[in-house]
Amino acid sequence: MTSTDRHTGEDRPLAGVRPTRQRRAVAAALDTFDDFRSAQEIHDRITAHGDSVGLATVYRTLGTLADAGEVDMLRTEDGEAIWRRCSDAHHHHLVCRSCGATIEVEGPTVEAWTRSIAEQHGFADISHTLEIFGTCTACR
Amino acid sequence: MTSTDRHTGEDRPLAGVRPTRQRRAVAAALDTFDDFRSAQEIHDRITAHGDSVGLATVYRTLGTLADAGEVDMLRTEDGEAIWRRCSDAHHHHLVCRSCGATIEVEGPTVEAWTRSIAEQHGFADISHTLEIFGTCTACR
DNA sequence: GAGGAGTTGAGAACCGTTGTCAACTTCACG
DNA sequence: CGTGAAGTTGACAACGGTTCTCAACTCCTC
Ligand SMILES: [Zn+2]
Ligand SMILES: [Zn+2]
Ligand SMILES: [Zn+2]
Ligand SMILES: [Zn+2]
Repeated sequence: MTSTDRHTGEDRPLAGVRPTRQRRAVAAALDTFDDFRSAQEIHDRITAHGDSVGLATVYRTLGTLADAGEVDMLRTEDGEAIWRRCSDAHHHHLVCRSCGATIEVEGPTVEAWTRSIAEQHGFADISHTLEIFGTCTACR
Repeated sequence: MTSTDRHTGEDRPLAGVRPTRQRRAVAAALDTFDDFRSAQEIHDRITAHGDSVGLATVYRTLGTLADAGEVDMLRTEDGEAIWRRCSDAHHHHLVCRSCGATIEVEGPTVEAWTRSIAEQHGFADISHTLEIFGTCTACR
């Protein structure tokens, strides 16, 4: 109610669904992070900002955005889903284990290698996951 | 009780812990799979074989074996842990989405690429995850 | 055999996630 | 502007994989 417009800035397409107050709040919260966060953390930030959105709606919206390719979702070692607004192109992540800082990386080499390995074994409809974890300079 | 010895075949080290009946049963069940399976599935196989082991013990044993590097654990898209007895050397997996058939793959190329990307960004203590999913010839 | 350390299992607890469904929005259309 | 149908929401319950608890049990050493 209070500051609806400020949330989105531009009118982001919001994955082609109705741009409701709740969905804008989720999108806005995502913009305030530059690393991967859990649904709970995103929900917390929305609340801290003074908005009220149900946790279930946060999950629903994140799912929609992920399906639309507007956010990336990956799993922590213990299986929890974490999300991050990402660039459109196919890429992977270099993630700091300590502070969560995330760098998008891409590598034609790996993509080619992956494809060739799969072909060699007669696999079709290939997809792959690749994440690199480490400790960033700031956390050393 | 019934067929304790038959389970292990050779005397596998069992990650340096006491080779109890339960732990042998888990190890034996793992040997009967050549693809990644959930703790529940492994527990089911133990039961089907006529042994009785608590589910919590299956989890505990899998955790121990994973720590010792005797099994690999990875997460399905929906966050469930799945396990598989794997070779010692560092490797990755080519997994059939449909039947679960798994092939271990390794690639010096990727390892080098990963290392160089991390170095470029000043990250230390690097680790990485890389899995390839597709449809195998049999499932086409 | 006694004793202490390690292990087990039934069930409860945990916790991230999804389902339920009545109330509420949104939006195309008249 | 209505108005109605379709889409969306949120409180809360339910779910399912995983871990915890703790008394009973097993193993090993002396
Ligand atoms: Zn990304
Ligand atoms: Zn890639
Ligand atoms: Zn297959
Ligand atoms: Zn590797």
